[in-house]
Amino acid sequence: MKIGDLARAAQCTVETVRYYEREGLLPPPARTAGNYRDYGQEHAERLRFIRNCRALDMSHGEIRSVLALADQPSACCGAVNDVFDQHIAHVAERIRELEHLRRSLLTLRERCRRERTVEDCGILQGLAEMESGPPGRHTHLG
Amino acid sequence: MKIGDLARAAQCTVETVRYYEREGLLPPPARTAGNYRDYGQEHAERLRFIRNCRALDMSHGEIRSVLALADQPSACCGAVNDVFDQHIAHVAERIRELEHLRRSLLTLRERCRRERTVEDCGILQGLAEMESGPPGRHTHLG
DNA sequence: GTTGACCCTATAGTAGCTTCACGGTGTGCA
DNA sequence: TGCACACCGTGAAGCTACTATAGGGTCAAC
Repeated sequence: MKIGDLARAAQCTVETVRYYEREGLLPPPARTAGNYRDYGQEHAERLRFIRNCRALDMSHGEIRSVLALADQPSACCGAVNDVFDQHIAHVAERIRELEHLRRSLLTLRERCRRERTVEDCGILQGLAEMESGPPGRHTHLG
Repeated sequence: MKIGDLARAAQCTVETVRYYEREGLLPPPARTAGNYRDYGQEHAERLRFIRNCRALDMSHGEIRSVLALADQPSACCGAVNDVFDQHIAHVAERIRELEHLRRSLLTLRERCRRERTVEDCGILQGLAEMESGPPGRHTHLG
């Protein structure tokens, strides 16, 4: 299977596949005589697994942890559960942050219901007056 | 006012201030004989404005639009309202995405309530079986 | 004159890709 | 045989909004 076939199967781009190889998420495949990457079914499954993790917004670090564990069939899966619980907590926290943000934005938006001049715009006045403390840094979810 | 004073006033770092200057968000100030940046009150106000926008997770592009408009006092503020409405829509959409994500994660988490072996872990099985379509790309909100 | 706090520029790193430049490979058709 | 064209290869740069590091200069106090 060539890289284009693999990418199509996993609904991602060829560049992403090569990137995952560089990152060590996907093992380097055999090469053909013409130096083309030659993938098998196991690569397709692993890539699919990775893309599913990414669809859940897991970071490469989280995915690496999960993959490392998945490679030891008889190990205990507690660490997988831990990664998941932490990731769920990340998502929940980011939702809370964004809901707070949305309320702030709507409050500010209310200050200029119809068009006026820039001078009189309640939104711009609000942006000038606000007192936002030090930056609240958030998770890899943005 | 030296850069350190300005940064302290706006609760950000000196590096961030220099970065905003490079990005064209903050105009280059006068320089002292020793080549130190020399800021006035107008810089403090503009930086505060920028930091308030960032606290609302607006992108540099959005901030640039708003600043450009704020610099024309007698113009009509409709475009500011538009930037805000779009930004509020971004936030709302990201909240929806994350809530969907959280439900998926919780469903998957249910598949492995207690520790088992990796082979039998319902989460890992789920990650292998899922069918996530093409990547849903999201806003600058991450 | 020397310490220490502060400032300067330039460069690289972060996450997860995407895009680009430039060139090689393989297949189908005239 | 020659050519077009789709696909593959590498390496480097670009994206966002910073952060960090290296290597050096300025200034006030002691």
